[in-house]
Parts: sequence; C-alpha cells; structure tokens
Amino acid sequence: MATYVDSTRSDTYARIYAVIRRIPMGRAASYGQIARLAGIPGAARQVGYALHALPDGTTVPWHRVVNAKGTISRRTVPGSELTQRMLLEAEGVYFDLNGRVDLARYGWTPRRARGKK
DNA sequence: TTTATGGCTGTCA
DNA sequence: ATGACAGCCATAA
Repeated sequence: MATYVDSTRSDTYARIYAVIRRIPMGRAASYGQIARLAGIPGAARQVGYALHALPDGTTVPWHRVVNAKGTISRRTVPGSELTQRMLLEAEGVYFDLNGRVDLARYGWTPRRARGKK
C-alpha cells in the first residue's frame, strides 16, 4: 500500500523536515542519520538540499543538523555555518576546539536507529 | 524525457 | 589523524 510516492512526489522534504523537528533540544543529528530516519537511507545529500530549501520563518531546527564528523559543512552561503554554531551553543550544545560537536554526547539517539551500541 | 550536480557518507591508504 | 574515491537519491535544467 502506498508506502511512499503516494502523497506528493516531493514528500521527501516533508519527511526530512518531520525528522528534524523530532530532534530534541540540546541534541545534534547528522545528515545521514536524518536521511535514514526519513526513509531515504543514503540520501544524506538530499537532506542538505532540503535544508537549503527551507523557508526563512521555518520552525525546523536546521541548525541541529551537522555532518557525520560533527562539523558544519561549508555551504554556498559563507558565514551561515557560524550562525549554526551560535544557535547550537545557545541550546547547550558546545563545540570543541576543533569546531566539532561531540556526537558521542550530543548526538541524537532516536529509537529507530538503535540496534548497535 | 534524460543528464548532471550536489550544504554527504563510509572505506581505504 | 587527514586525504582521496566512488556511491546514493532527489532536484533542477
């Protein structure tokens, strides 16, 4: 039954946004992690696209999304990465001296991604 | 419709 | 630890 490809051809974004919205405050998740939770494993890049397409007054905590290394990827818009870092620090997520968040500590651990320690 | 790209990931050296 | 290569999937032309 109509798993995906049923509602709209681009419900992908909606799923991605939904997952990001599930990220609790003070937590950070990686693109791949979100893509997987969104039902599109391997499409980590698309997550980045979705974030790029986010509206200005979005309620999606896009700043909680970082790459697998825990660092902030360089985006097309220089300076935005600093904004992301600022927002994360405002939520209690601090970066190390290398400019990386400790995913082992702040990493979001959703129930769907369990199975391994 | 097809082609190319891209805010990434994971493995190998 | 860092650098390079190839793969994935959806969007835009």
